[in-house]
Amino acid sequence: MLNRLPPKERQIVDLLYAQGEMTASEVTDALPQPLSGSAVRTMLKRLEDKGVVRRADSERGFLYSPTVSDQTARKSALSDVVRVFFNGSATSAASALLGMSDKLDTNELDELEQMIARARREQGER
Amino acid sequence: MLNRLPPKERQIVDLLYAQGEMTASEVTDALPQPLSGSAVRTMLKRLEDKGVVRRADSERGFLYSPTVSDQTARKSALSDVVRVFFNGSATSAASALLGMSDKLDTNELDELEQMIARARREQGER
DNA sequence: TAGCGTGTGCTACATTTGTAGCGCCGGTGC
DNA sequence: GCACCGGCGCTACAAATGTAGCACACGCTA
Repeated sequence: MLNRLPPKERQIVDLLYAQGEMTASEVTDALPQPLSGSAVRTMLKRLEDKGVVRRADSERGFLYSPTVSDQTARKSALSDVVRVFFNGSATSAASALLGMSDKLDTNELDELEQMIARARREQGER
Repeated sequence: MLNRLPPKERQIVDLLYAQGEMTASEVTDALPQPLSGSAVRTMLKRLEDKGVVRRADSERGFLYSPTVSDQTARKSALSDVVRVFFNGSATSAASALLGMSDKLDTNELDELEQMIARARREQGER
């Protein structure tokens, strides 16, 4: 879904996913390459027209947020990467991920081991 | 890098990463939405101009392949997803990945556990 | 009230994408 | 030699994208 968006629009949606919800001017400030406010607003409008983002009225002006839930978007983003770069193997993608990260969180490591253990059990059942 | 490409071009590059190297007509056939051969060739040329893909002469005609190594592209793709959807935490992305995949490979699980063990050691050193 | 600053929408326009068609060239079969 | 491919490059063009500018409304403040 997101992959069908042009680069700049994609970038803006990414921001929205990363930040939750933002006003047009927050988006403008957060953008790496500076872009005029009205340019950003145009993008936002087009994204809204495409149904990718929605906006809600608030005291500080309109707040924009993605229509597709984080959960769903994450899943889709991950499986795209897995398909394209890891020949469909989620596990080897996970392994690459672990290899990349220099700061690892102990709690998360625990959780990971649990998942692996669970996976092994399921494996055994077949 | 890849994120700055328009949707269709991006799609083609994805194919190239997934398949290694392909001729223009292989790309044409592999595309989900049918696209005329010359359309594909135009994309390929634009990608070449942008320096994203290179082409090599072969018996079967030109073979196109990405200029940026798989390794690098993977890393970059993963860290993008991690940044956008997992607030920078590679570990939680890995965990999500494991949660998604229904078929898990025992060998890969072993490898993963090794990585986790290594990560723990490094953790302890600090 | 007049004058600002902010947040918006609308319109316009240059550039980039998406897509096709035409014509060329090096094999192949006759 | 000649007609018939398949693969290729070039040109053209419509649609989409990237970017600005202008004008308007609302809330402040002098």
